[in-house]
Amino acid sequence: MDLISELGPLAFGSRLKRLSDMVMKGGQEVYRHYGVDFEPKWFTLFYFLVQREEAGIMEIAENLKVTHPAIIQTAKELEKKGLITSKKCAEDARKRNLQISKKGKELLPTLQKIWEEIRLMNKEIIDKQEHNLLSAIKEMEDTWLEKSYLQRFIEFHGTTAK
Amino acid sequence: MDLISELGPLAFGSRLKRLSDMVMKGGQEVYRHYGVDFEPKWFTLFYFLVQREEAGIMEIAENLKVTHPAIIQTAKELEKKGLITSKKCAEDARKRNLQISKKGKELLPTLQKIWEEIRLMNKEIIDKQEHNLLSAIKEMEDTWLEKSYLQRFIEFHGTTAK
DNA sequence: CATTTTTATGTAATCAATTACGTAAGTAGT
DNA sequence: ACTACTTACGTAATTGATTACATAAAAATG
Repeated sequence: MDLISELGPLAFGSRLKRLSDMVMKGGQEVYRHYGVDFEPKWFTLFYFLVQREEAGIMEIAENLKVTHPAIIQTAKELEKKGLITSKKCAEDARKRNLQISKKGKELLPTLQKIWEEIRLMNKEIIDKQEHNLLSAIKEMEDTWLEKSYLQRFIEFHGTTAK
Repeated sequence: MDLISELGPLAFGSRLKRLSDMVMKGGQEVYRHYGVDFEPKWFTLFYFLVQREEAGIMEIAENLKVTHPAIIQTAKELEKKGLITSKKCAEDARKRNLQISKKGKELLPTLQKIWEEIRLMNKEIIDKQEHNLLSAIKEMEDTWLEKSYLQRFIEFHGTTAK
């Protein structure tokens, strides 16, 4: 048990980040292993567009639970790679809709094969864990969203015993 | 169940990051609530120095499981705030040892009171969860560190059925 | 003791997200 | 139709970490 583990929730920020980086790097290696020019960080956006055919920036951001500048940045990379395209929305001139490009659709079967393999392996890893990380994250997120930390804190410790 | 949750491990990177940001922000609010000039991101380093009295950059980095530039950066902030000091190590001229300053020691009792309250509340939150996030993280880290993802991937899927 | 290797630190550039801010287009109330 | 508000998007700056690289000191090797 290292220091951070002992401290528990006081300090898991960097731990979470580090773990996420490791996961990303693992994914990156797999794409490279198959000689496919694709990045793990593109996955959620690309996959979302595969399902949804066409969607605006804000809608995507909300669904993927990131901010809209994050989507814009990732979309820029994917457009540069020619994997997605974008066009002004006809009905609402404020909106710019993203969609998978022809090239993106051509790459899709290859990606899907890789994703399925990754999915299978990750499932195996997750199922072996005694504690399910995904469920734990979901639960913690819900707890946090439900009520602000400070609010909870004040209630928990009664009136501020300054 | 949103998209990312369905995708499971393929995409929890940004989720983890976001959660960690929420936790940090919560901590920040608590310090502010008590009118204390202290940041959650300083905690691990500061706390480590409280326990260890004096330590070099690398030693701290290894214990806190972050890279040494991260320690240097945080140490710079803490030195600027006057909460820690540093001095060249007499025995080993390569090393620069960090330690809590007088001002840091004066602030300590206040911080400890706050930490204890945070710890209690976090324990309550964690204990209420069905899935223990900390244990899950630990377990996942161990799995990842044990063997590289690509290595595991290749073994899992047999010889590359390119 | 000279040479090579390793260790400790520091700096710069990068990364992937964020927040803050600005603009343009739609929507509602009057 | 005018004004105020809200929504969608874009850009810039910031954050908190990383990797890559450089230097100096210590340790190991011959």
